[in-house]
Parts: sequence; structure tokens; C-alpha cells
Amino acid sequence: MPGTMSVDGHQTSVFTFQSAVHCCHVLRSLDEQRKEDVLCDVTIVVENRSFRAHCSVLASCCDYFHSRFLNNASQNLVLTLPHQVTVEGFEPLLDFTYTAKLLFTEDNVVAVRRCAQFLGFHNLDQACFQFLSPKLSSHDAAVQLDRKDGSSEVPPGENATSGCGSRQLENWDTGSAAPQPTPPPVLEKNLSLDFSPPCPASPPFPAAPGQEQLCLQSCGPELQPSSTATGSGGLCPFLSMPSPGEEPANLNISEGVALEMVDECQIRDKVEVCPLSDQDPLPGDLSLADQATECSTLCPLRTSATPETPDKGALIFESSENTPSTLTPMETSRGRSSVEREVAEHLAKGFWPDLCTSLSEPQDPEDPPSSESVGTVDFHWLKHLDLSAATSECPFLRDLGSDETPAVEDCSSAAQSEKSPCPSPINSADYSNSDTEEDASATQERAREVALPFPVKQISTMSRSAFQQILRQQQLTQEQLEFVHDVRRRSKNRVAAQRCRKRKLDCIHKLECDIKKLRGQKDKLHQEQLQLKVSLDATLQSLFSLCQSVCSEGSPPAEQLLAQYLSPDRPSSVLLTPMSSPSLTSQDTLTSKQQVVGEAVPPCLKPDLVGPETPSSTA
DNA sequence: CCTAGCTGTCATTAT
DNA sequence: CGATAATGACAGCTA
Repeated sequence: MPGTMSVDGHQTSVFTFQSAVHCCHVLRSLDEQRKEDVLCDVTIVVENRSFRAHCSVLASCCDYFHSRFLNNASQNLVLTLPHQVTVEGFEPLLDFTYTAKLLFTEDNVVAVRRCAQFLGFHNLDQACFQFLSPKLSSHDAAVQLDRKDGSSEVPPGENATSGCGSRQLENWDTGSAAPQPTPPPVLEKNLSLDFSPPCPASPPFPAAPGQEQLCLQSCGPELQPSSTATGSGGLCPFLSMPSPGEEPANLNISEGVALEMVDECQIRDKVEVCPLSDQDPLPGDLSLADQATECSTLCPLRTSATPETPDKGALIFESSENTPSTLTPMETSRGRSSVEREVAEHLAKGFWPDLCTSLSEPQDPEDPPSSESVGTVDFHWLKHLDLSAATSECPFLRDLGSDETPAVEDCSSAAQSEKSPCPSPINSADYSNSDTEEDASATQERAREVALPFPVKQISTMSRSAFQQILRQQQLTQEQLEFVHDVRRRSKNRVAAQRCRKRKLDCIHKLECDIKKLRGQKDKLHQEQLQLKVSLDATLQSLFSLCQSVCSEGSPPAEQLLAQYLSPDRPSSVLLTPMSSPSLTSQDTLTSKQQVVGEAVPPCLKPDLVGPETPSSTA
């Protein structure tokens, strides 16, 4: 407001509130409306199948709909799409329109591409399909993610950023040729994990020069030399990861913990269980596993099945405005897909290739890598995740703790944030493997008493195999053994209790979500009932007036006429034609208008079939 | 002082 | 059979 600016140099403060979640909420709300057919104003017919939607939403995402709707401004438009558009291709695109997520499978990628091309969908780039088609068509051959050279799949010179190891899909997200405030979304190493913040509406950090993309890009090795994240405190904003050059001593995860994490990861990997699964967290990795549990949307290897779990090898393209669009590999079974393995391995090697080797530890002799584990994921890089850092340092974790739940959340993921103003230690950043301070000091005291030859912390953090090994090696006394087992048991149980409680809260929240959903459905049904009642009244009114007009022409009374019409002996072809029926007596004659109309109403319009409430009761 | 919520611990059961 | 996870119950602490 120029007029409000004072002339003495003092400027009127102008504040702009920009909600980080508003757009997500709007989109989610629209999606819910679509699913419940609320406020939908168009029916799209594809291959004889109907899809309800909102004109404005479709028009905003798609050239085809935009032009069609502009030319057809009628209410409740029914738009039949040409044969080029198939259900297989259109349905994922429609979902994408409302969710910003596009589900690809091996089977549908071609159809989706064709439909997107035909309809002129925004925010979808050809390169996306050019990348995906070979991936999905040769899925079993393991997706060949380009490593250092970035030379595979995408034809040379086609959106490939040479020497970067990743392909930048120009104009991927915005569909606009105008310069973007944020760098163009990058399909990091082809398959970015679903690490986008819960709501991608705003960048996780203020965009400083040279530091605009403080997400996967900044963490990746490609940007490492120039990344300012390294110099700014040494902490990568993404999950508070230490930067590559950081000394391991600075890690909040103790070396013992880190080593055991690796040990566990390798063990888990052998049995094909995601170490970051919310269903199977690392026993020896408390903070990490449970942070991952809390951040289920952040877990790249989550195993929790979703209702819309796609086929094996399916990928989700997620579009967001200010963060890189992502492709998230999905899985259906506990076993990881080759795509997923590739992704994890890629990230592990891609983030800190030097540290992966420098910090690698000798394998636990009891847990040698199986032959199957060759080529599987190495989670050494997880050692550098400082998940015990304050969540406020990490925009992603921080957001999880807020009440503003992400647009793509499921109920369970939001449980903690909504139910617990004070997150439990299992989710909070200050959680550690140690007991409370008093307990910890008492335990330390006891450890000194029994002259424990290794740190107490290791007792609860080391893997089972390492634990057994150290017990064998150390030749502990009976007292020491009892102490060690007691500490370990209590530690494990403590974490188990925390998990148990969190699950309980999640369950409660999920049930609350279900209640909310069912209430919405009830409201919707109630509205439908009211609408039907209105239409029923109108129908009855017109019917009765029709009868009266017929009666006024010298025909039998309207009631008798209706009774004749409703008589079971009536020939099916007779429609309100005056006739005499031997079965109709004066007693049969309906004397009440309400009775007549009640009988005349088709069964589907009878109030008692429409809903539990009769018109009289609702009136 | 009471209460609710959180947390650790123990006992038990299942895997 | 031992280790572990899950969970109910209980107690202590704290706001």
C-alpha cells in the first residue's frame, strides 16, 4: 500500500503470512470432495466409465479440459472423452490432478503417457515418461540407475545434466517457461526418495544464494564441493545429517551405536526387512528406528502397506511446487524391489561415498554377508544421520511435530503430532538410549561397581550377535552378566513400551479419523436424503395435480383413478387410463391423499427407503 | 492435595 | 531353549 508509507523514512511494516500447508489442504479437501462427490460439477466418461470431478480443477491442470469447459459452461456437464483416452491412462492422471501423485506401473505407463499427451496435462514432462518407460518395461532386470556418469537411459543431450550424475527434468513441475524462484526440480539420481517435507508448499529453509535447494540436492555428492551446507555448521539440513567432511567424532550417534547400526542393517538386509520400517525397527538403533517410525513418510524403505499399494515396481511421481518432484518406489511385500534396493544403495553411495568406505567396520563374524547380500543396500551412510538432533533443526522432522499435518499424511502419521503436544521420547529429538539422567547415573554407578569392561551404552545399543560375542570375549563374572542382561532387558523393554504406546496412540487416532470419515459420509447421506425428499415432494405434487386435472374432465375421482392405476389387476400397459376394475370396491378407494401418493411412489422414492427418517419426522 | 499424563519397570505371553 | 517383542499393570514423577 504505497499510500501508507510514511515520508520520514519509517516504513510501515507489512507482514505476509504464507501458509505452508494451505495448498495441500485445499488439494486434499478437493480430493475428498471428489471422492465423496461433493460439489463436483462434471462427469467425465471414459470408456463407458464415469468419473466425477470439478471443472476448475481439471481445467487448471489440463489444456484439453480447459478448452472444453470454456466452451461448455453448463452445469453438471457430462464430458465423454474420445477413444484415445483410456481408463487405464486417465485414472492415474485424474488422481494426479487431485493428489499431485502419479502412480506408474509397468502396465499403465504407456497408457498414462498417451493420455497425458492427448489431454495436454500440465506439470508432466515428457522426460518423465522417457525415463520411466524403459525402467518399467525392464523392471526385473533391475532398474539401471545411472551412477557416476549419468549416462544411461535418457538419450544423450536430452535433459541430462552431464557430469552431475542426475538428470534435471526441465520444466518438470511447473510447466511454465518462466524462471522459477526455486531451482528446477531434480530427479535426483533418477529416483528421488519421498523425502519431501510433509507439505511442499514452502522451501524447508529460506533460500540463501547458492543454497536454494537444501534438500536432497544439497546433501548429494554432486553439490558437495560448492554446497554451503557443509560450511554452515556442518549439519546438513536434511535430517540434520553431518556433512561429508565432518569428523565422525562430531556425530551424535556414538561410534558404538553407529557400528551396531551397521551391524543391524546388514543383518536386517539379509533377511530382507527394511531397517527403517515402521513395522520392524532396529532393535539396537532406537533413535533412528523410531524417528523413522515417526517419519513414516520420510522413510524411503517403508514397508507398511498402503491401501492403494501399487504393483511391484510401481513408482509414484510426486509433484510439488517448491521442492523437487520425486519418484518414490513402492513395494508390496516385505522384500525390497530391485528398484528400491537401487535407490537405497544409490543414496548411500551417493551421499557420502568417501565415508562409506572410511567408516566401514569389519563384519560381525557371526553375521557374514550372504551371497544374496552382494549388491544389496549398504546402510553405512545411516551412521551419519543425526536423528538425535532437535527436530527443530530439520524442517521435515519439525513439520511432523506440528499440528499442521501434511497433505499426504495418513492418519497414523499424524497421530503423535495431534495427540501429544509433548512428543514421546521415541519420537522426540532428545531421545536417547540411556535412561533418564538419574537412572543413567545409577546405572553408571552400578557399572563401575561391577567393573564393567565396556561402556554401559553399548549394552543396549549393540546387536544381539555383537552382544553375545562381547559376552564371550569378555569373560564376565556372574555379577557383571546379571547387570548387563538387566540393563539390556530394561532398555529393550523401555523402547518396546514406547513403541507400544505410540502404536496405541496411532490406533486411537486412526479410529478417530474413521469416525470423522463416517460422520462425513453420514452427513452426505443425510443431504442426499433431503434432496430426494425435495424431489419426491415435487414429483408427488405434479402427480397429484395431474390426477386432479384428469378428474376435472369428468373422469372418476383422482383417488379412484389412482387406485385403479395401482390395482394389481391392472394391465401393465395401462397408464392412468380410466378403467373399471372389478376388484376395486368403495372400501378399496383410497381416501387420503397421503395414502395415495404413498403408494404411488416408486419404491426407490419411498421415504422409509430413502432414510431412517420419514418426511413427517424430518419436517 | 488431587488429578491426568508421561515414563520406566516388571510380569507374562507370543514369536 | 533362549532372546526378543508386545502388552497389561503398576509406580513414580511432574505440571
